[in-house]
Amino acid sequence: MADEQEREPSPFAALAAMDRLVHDPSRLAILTLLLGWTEVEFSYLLAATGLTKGNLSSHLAKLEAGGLVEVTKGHKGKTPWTRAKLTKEGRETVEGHWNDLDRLRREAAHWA
Amino acid sequence: MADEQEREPSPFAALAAMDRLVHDPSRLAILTLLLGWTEVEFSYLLAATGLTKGNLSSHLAKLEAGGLVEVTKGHKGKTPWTRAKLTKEGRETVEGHWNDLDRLRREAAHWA
DNA sequence: ATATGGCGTTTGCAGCGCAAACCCCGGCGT
DNA sequence: ACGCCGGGGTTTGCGCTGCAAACGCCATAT
Repeated sequence: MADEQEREPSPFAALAAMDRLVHDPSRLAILTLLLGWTEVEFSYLLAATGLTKGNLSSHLAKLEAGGLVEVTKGHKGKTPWTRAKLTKEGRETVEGHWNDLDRLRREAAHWA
Repeated sequence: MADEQEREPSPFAALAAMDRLVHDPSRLAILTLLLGWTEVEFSYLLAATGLTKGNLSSHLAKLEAGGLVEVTKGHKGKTPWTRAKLTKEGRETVEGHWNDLDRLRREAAHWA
Protein backbone atom coordinates (compact mmCIF):
# COMPACT_ATOMS: atom_id res chain seq x y z
CA MET A 1 0.00 0.00 0.00
CA ALA A 2 2.94 2.26 0.42
CA ASP A 3 3.28 2.34 -3.32
CA GLU A 4 -0.14 3.83 -3.76
CA GLN A 5 0.14 7.21 -5.33
CA GLU A 6 -0.97 8.98 -2.16
CA ARG A 7 -2.23 12.44 -2.94
CA GLU A 8 -0.84 14.31 0.02
CA PRO A 9 -3.38 16.94 0.91
CA SER A 10 -2.00 20.33 1.66
CA PRO A 11 -2.75 21.78 5.07
CA PHE A 12 -4.79 24.35 3.20
CA ALA A 13 -7.25 21.80 1.94
CA ALA A 14 -7.68 20.54 5.48
CA LEU A 15 -8.15 24.07 6.71
CA ALA A 16 -10.74 24.77 4.06
CA ALA A 17 -12.64 21.69 5.14
CA MET A 18 -12.88 22.41 8.87
CA ASP A 19 -16.19 21.48 10.41
CA ARG A 20 -18.35 24.57 10.56
CA LEU A 21 -20.41 23.26 13.41
CA VAL A 22 -17.33 23.57 15.59
CA HIS A 23 -15.44 26.31 13.80
CA ASP A 24 -18.18 28.92 13.80
CA PRO A 25 -17.01 31.71 16.10
CA SER A 26 -19.99 31.75 18.45
CA ARG A 27 -20.01 28.01 18.82
CA LEU A 28 -16.25 27.77 19.16
CA ALA A 29 -16.57 30.23 22.02
CA ILE A 30 -19.29 28.20 23.71
CA LEU A 31 -17.44 24.95 23.24
CA THR A 32 -14.15 26.34 24.41
CA LEU A 33 -15.73 27.76 27.51
CA LEU A 34 -17.30 24.41 28.25
CA LEU A 35 -13.88 22.77 28.09
CA GLY A 36 -13.07 24.34 31.44
CA TRP A 37 -16.06 23.04 33.36
CA THR A 38 -18.08 19.93 33.85
CA GLU A 39 -21.34 21.85 33.59
CA VAL A 40 -22.30 25.47 32.97
CA GLU A 41 -25.50 27.47 33.34
CA PHE A 42 -27.20 29.18 30.45
CA SER A 43 -26.89 32.56 32.08
CA TYR A 44 -23.17 32.16 32.57
CA LEU A 45 -22.67 31.28 28.93
CA LEU A 46 -24.80 34.23 28.07
CA ALA A 47 -22.64 36.70 29.95
CA ALA A 48 -19.33 35.17 28.98
CA THR A 49 -19.95 34.95 25.27
CA GLY A 50 -21.87 38.17 24.81
CA LEU A 51 -24.43 36.39 22.64
CA THR A 52 -28.11 37.20 22.88
CA LYS A 53 -30.42 34.77 24.60
CA GLY A 54 -32.05 33.83 21.34
CA ASN A 55 -28.85 33.10 19.54
CA LEU A 56 -27.27 31.25 22.43
CA SER A 57 -30.37 29.12 22.59
CA SER A 58 -30.25 28.19 18.95
CA HIS A 59 -26.51 27.56 18.94
CA LEU A 60 -26.90 25.23 21.88
CA ALA A 61 -29.69 23.44 20.08
CA LYS A 62 -27.45 22.95 17.09
CA LEU A 63 -24.59 21.69 19.19
CA GLU A 64 -26.91 19.30 20.94
CA ALA A 65 -28.28 18.06 17.64
CA GLY A 66 -24.70 17.45 16.57
CA GLY A 67 -24.01 15.39 19.67
CA LEU A 68 -21.34 17.72 21.01
CA VAL A 69 -23.14 19.06 24.06
CA GLU A 70 -25.83 17.84 26.36
CA VAL A 71 -28.39 20.36 27.52
CA THR A 72 -30.36 19.77 30.70
CA LYS A 73 -33.45 21.75 31.52
CA GLY A 74 -34.93 21.84 34.97
CA HIS A 75 -36.18 24.26 37.55
CA LYS A 76 -34.53 25.98 40.42
CA GLY A 77 -37.50 26.61 42.66
CA LYS A 78 -40.03 27.80 40.14
CA THR A 79 -37.82 29.47 37.59
CA PRO A 80 -36.30 27.58 34.66
CA TRP A 81 -32.74 26.47 35.01
CA THR A 82 -30.79 25.29 31.99
CA ARG A 83 -27.33 23.82 32.00
CA ALA A 84 -24.98 22.62 29.28
CA LYS A 85 -22.05 20.26 29.30
CA LEU A 86 -19.80 18.71 26.70
CA THR A 87 -20.38 15.14 25.75
CA LYS A 88 -17.35 12.88 25.60
CA GLU A 89 -17.39 13.21 21.85
CA GLY A 90 -17.79 16.94 22.16
CA ARG A 91 -14.78 17.31 24.37
CA GLU A 92 -12.65 15.27 22.02
CA THR A 93 -13.91 17.19 19.05
CA VAL A 94 -13.17 20.61 20.49
CA GLU A 95 -9.74 19.69 21.74
CA GLY A 96 -9.06 18.10 18.40
CA HIS A 97 -10.19 21.19 16.59
CA TRP A 98 -7.83 23.47 18.45
CA ASN A 99 -4.99 21.06 17.95
CA ASP A 100 -5.75 20.81 14.27
CA LEU A 101 -5.74 24.57 13.95
CA ASP A 102 -2.38 24.78 15.66
CA ARG A 103 -0.91 22.04 13.57
CA LEU A 104 -2.24 23.37 10.31
CA ARG A 105 -0.90 26.78 11.04
CA ARG A 106 2.55 25.36 11.66
CA GLU A 107 2.46 23.13 8.60
CA ALA A 108 1.28 26.03 6.54
CA ALA A 109 4.14 28.15 7.72
CA HIS A 110 6.84 25.81 6.47
CA TRP A 111 5.05 24.95 3.25
CA ALA A 112 7.57 25.69 0.54
CA MET B 1 -8.60 56.89 32.82
CA ALA B 2 -7.59 53.89 34.82
CA ASP B 3 -10.59 54.47 37.03
CA GLU B 4 -12.99 53.91 34.21
CA GLN B 5 -15.16 50.97 34.95
CA GLU B 6 -13.64 48.90 32.16
CA ARG B 7 -15.88 46.01 31.26
CA GLU B 8 -13.27 43.37 30.72
CA PRO B 9 -14.52 41.16 27.91
CA SER B 10 -13.94 37.48 28.35
CA PRO B 11 -11.86 35.78 25.69
CA PHE B 12 -15.03 33.97 24.73
CA ALA B 13 -16.78 37.12 23.72
CA ALA B 14 -13.80 37.99 21.55
CA LEU B 15 -13.85 34.53 20.02
CA ALA B 16 -17.54 34.77 19.31
CA ALA B 17 -16.94 38.05 17.54
CA MET B 18 -14.16 36.94 15.18
CA ASP B 19 -14.41 38.40 11.72
CA ARG B 20 -16.11 35.87 9.48
CA LEU B 21 -14.54 37.26 6.37
CA VAL B 22 -11.20 36.01 7.66
CA HIS B 23 -12.29 33.14 9.87
CA ASP B 24 -14.31 31.25 7.29
CA PRO B 25 -12.42 28.02 6.63
CA SER B 26 -12.07 28.36 2.88
CA ARG B 27 -10.93 31.95 3.12
CA LEU B 28 -8.63 31.29 6.04
CA ALA B 29 -7.01 28.62 3.89
CA ILE B 30 -6.58 31.00 0.97
CA LEU B 31 -5.27 33.79 3.15
CA THR B 32 -2.90 31.55 5.03
CA LEU B 33 -1.50 30.17 1.83
CA LEU B 34 -0.96 33.68 0.54
CA LEU B 35 1.07 34.51 3.65
CA GLY B 36 3.89 32.40 2.25
CA TRP B 37 4.21 34.11 -1.12
CA THR B 38 4.24 37.50 -2.66
CA GLU B 39 1.88 36.42 -5.44
CA VAL B 40 0.07 33.21 -6.33
CA GLU B 41 -1.74 31.95 -9.42
CA PHE B 42 -5.41 31.03 -9.42
CA SER B 43 -4.65 27.48 -10.47
CA TYR B 44 -2.21 26.98 -7.64
CA LEU B 45 -4.74 28.16 -5.10
CA LEU B 46 -7.23 25.88 -6.75
CA ALA B 47 -5.08 22.80 -6.31
CA ALA B 48 -3.80 23.64 -2.85
CA THR B 49 -7.13 24.43 -1.27
CA GLY B 50 -9.23 21.81 -3.01
CA LEU B 51 -11.95 24.36 -3.68
CA THR B 52 -13.85 24.38 -6.95
CA LYS B 53 -13.11 27.05 -9.51
CA GLY B 54 -16.44 28.71 -8.88
CA ASN B 55 -16.07 28.88 -5.17
CA LEU B 56 -12.47 30.00 -5.27
CA SER B 57 -13.50 32.73 -7.64
CA SER B 58 -16.22 34.04 -5.38
CA HIS B 59 -14.12 33.82 -2.24
CA LEU B 60 -11.39 35.81 -3.92
CA ALA B 61 -13.95 38.37 -4.98
CA LYS B 62 -15.12 38.70 -1.42
CA LEU B 63 -11.61 39.03 -0.07
CA GLU B 64 -10.85 41.64 -2.66
CA ALA B 65 -14.01 43.55 -1.80
CA GLY B 66 -12.89 43.47 1.81
CA GLY B 67 -9.53 44.93 0.91
CA LEU B 68 -7.53 41.94 2.08
CA VAL B 69 -6.42 40.65 -1.29
CA GLU B 70 -5.53 42.17 -4.60
CA VAL B 71 -6.47 40.18 -7.67
CA THR B 72 -4.76 40.81 -10.98
CA LYS B 73 -6.18 39.49 -14.22
CA GLY B 74 -4.15 39.32 -17.38
CA HIS B 75 -3.25 36.95 -20.15
CA LYS B 76 -0.42 34.55 -20.64
CA GLY B 77 -0.30 34.36 -24.40
CA LYS B 78 -3.96 34.13 -25.19
CA THR B 79 -5.23 32.28 -22.16
CA PRO B 80 -6.43 34.08 -19.04
CA TRP B 81 -4.00 34.32 -16.18
CA THR B 82 -5.15 35.41 -12.75
CA ARG B 83 -3.00 36.06 -9.73
CA ALA B 84 -3.73 37.00 -6.13
CA LYS B 85 -1.66 38.64 -3.44
CA LEU B 86 -2.28 39.93 0.05
CA THR B 87 -2.57 43.64 0.53
CA LYS B 88 -0.59 45.16 3.37
CA GLU B 89 -3.77 45.29 5.40
CA GLY B 90 -4.57 41.74 4.43
CA ARG B 91 -1.25 40.45 5.65
CA GLU B 92 -1.61 42.22 8.95
CA THR B 93 -5.15 41.00 9.34
CA VAL B 94 -4.36 37.35 8.72
CA GLU B 95 -1.33 37.31 10.96
CA GLY B 96 -3.36 39.09 13.58
CA HIS B 97 -6.14 36.59 13.28
CA TRP B 98 -3.89 33.62 13.91
CA ASN B 99 -2.26 35.37 16.82
CA ASP B 100 -5.64 36.22 18.26
CA LEU B 101 -6.75 32.62 17.99
CA ASP B 102 -3.61 31.46 19.77
CA ARG B 103 -3.96 34.03 22.47
CA LEU B 104 -7.64 33.45 23.03
CA ARG B 105 -7.10 29.74 23.30
CA ARG B 106 -4.48 30.27 25.97
CA GLU B 107 -6.53 32.83 27.87
CA ALA B 108 -9.51 30.54 27.69
CA ALA B 109 -7.53 27.70 29.15
CA HIS B 110 -6.62 29.53 32.34
CA TRP B 111 -10.00 31.18 32.72
CA ALA B 112 -11.10 30.31 36.26
C1' DA C 1 -54.93 45.14 37.22
C1' DT C 2 -50.82 45.93 35.12
C1' DA C 3 -46.18 46.68 34.79
C1' DT C 4 -41.45 44.92 35.13
C1' DG C 5 -38.10 41.66 34.76
C1' DG C 6 -35.74 36.96 34.66
C1' DC C 7 -35.38 32.93 31.71
C1' DG C 8 -35.37 31.16 27.55
C1' DT C 9 -37.75 29.86 22.60
C1' DT C 10 -39.55 30.92 18.07
C1' DT C 11 -39.84 33.46 13.97
C1' DG C 12 -38.53 36.26 9.80
C1' DC C 13 -35.46 37.61 6.83
C1' DA C 14 -31.18 38.89 4.63
C1' DG C 15 -27.00 36.95 3.23
C1' DC C 16 -23.91 33.23 2.57
C1' DG C 17 -21.49 29.16 0.71
C1' DC C 18 -21.80 25.43 -2.29
C1' DA C 19 -22.66 22.92 -6.68
C1' DA C 20 -23.95 23.20 -11.16
C1' DA C 21 -24.39 25.59 -15.25
C1' DC C 22 -22.35 28.58 -18.19
C1' DC C 23 -18.95 31.37 -21.31
C1' DC C 24 -14.75 31.85 -24.13
C1' DC C 25 -10.86 30.29 -26.48
C1' DG C 26 -7.48 26.83 -28.56
C1' DG C 27 -6.22 22.41 -30.11
C1' DC C 28 -7.39 17.87 -32.06
C1' DG C 29 -9.76 14.35 -34.65
C1' DT C 30 -12.33 13.28 -38.94
C1' DA D 1 -15.51 22.57 -41.90
C1' DC D 2 -17.39 20.86 -37.82
C1' DG D 3 -17.79 18.83 -33.43
C1' DC D 4 -15.65 17.94 -29.11
C1' DC D 5 -12.74 18.03 -25.29
C1' DG D 6 -10.29 20.62 -21.84
C1' DG D 7 -8.09 24.72 -19.52
C1' DG D 8 -9.33 29.04 -17.33
C1' DG D 9 -12.76 31.49 -14.86
C1' DT D 10 -17.59 33.58 -13.85
C1' DT D 11 -22.50 33.48 -12.92
C1' DT D 12 -26.56 31.54 -11.23
C1' DG D 13 -29.85 29.11 -8.09
C1' DC D 14 -31.02 27.67 -3.93
C1' DG D 15 -30.98 25.63 0.67
C1' DC D 16 -29.29 26.72 5.00
C1' DT D 17 -27.59 29.80 8.49
C1' DG D 18 -27.03 33.24 11.87
C1' DC D 19 -28.74 37.34 13.62
C1' DA D 20 -32.26 40.50 15.68
C1' DA D 21 -36.75 41.02 16.99
C1' DA D 22 -40.92 39.22 18.75
C1' DC D 23 -42.97 36.13 21.70
C1' DG D 24 -44.27 33.01 25.95
C1' DC D 25 -44.32 32.11 30.72
C1' DC D 26 -44.07 32.77 35.42
C1' DA D 27 -42.90 35.63 39.46
C1' DT D 28 -42.84 39.94 42.10
C1' DA D 29 -43.79 44.76 42.67
C1' DT D 30 -47.03 48.80 42.35
